[in-house]
Amino acid sequence: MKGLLEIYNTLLNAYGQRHWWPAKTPFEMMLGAILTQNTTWMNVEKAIRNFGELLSPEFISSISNDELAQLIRPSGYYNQKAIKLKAFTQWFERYSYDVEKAIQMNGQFLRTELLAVKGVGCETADSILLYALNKPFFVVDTYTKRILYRLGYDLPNTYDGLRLKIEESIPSDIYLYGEFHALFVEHGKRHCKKTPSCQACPVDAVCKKRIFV
DNA sequence: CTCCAGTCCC
DNA sequence: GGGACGGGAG
Repeated sequence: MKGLLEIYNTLLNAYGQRHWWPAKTPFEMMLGAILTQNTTWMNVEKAIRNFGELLSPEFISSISNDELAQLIRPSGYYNQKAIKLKAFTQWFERYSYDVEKAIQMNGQFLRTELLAVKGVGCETADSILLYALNKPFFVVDTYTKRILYRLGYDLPNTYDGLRLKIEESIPSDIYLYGEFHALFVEHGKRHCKKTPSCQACPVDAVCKKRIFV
């Protein structure tokens, strides 16, 4: 995908550094990745706030699904997500709830493990790998696909197809991956929405789907 | 009333 | 691939 790095620099210049992912601890980051599925981050923050000082894998594993569901209610899909958080925490127990232990493992191996967890799909797995486990997997989400499509890139039809195509187009670097994904999200929220608002769009000069007003 | 940092099950 | 899951903000 030629010109991807130029897109990155243009978005970076427009929006500035994102410093993603916003979370106090790696465990909070990983829970947030599940809670934010098809949900606004604002509602995830409400859910995380409900834990107060109790946000820990030990606490998650100790309470019932119903109690957990009520705590995360603001994030939506709370019954489903309660099951997901439980399943994810069980996975984390393999590493004694210690992120450093997980980080020692091979990235592809961790990805396979995460994808086997109920509730963790490709995007959530890659978010966790990139932002909590420091593994260079590019996170592809709805914004990524929408933005690249509108910019005129020919997109593979599978998640991993697009992820690999992006990964081979830019340097393999966790800082770059993290900021680039964050910039896609910011651009998607500000301009490249489902119904686009192209006024003052920072990449309108190179966009094939620009809507003139 | 629409839309949101998706994923699972059929 | 189509439907279900879901509260909260603009």
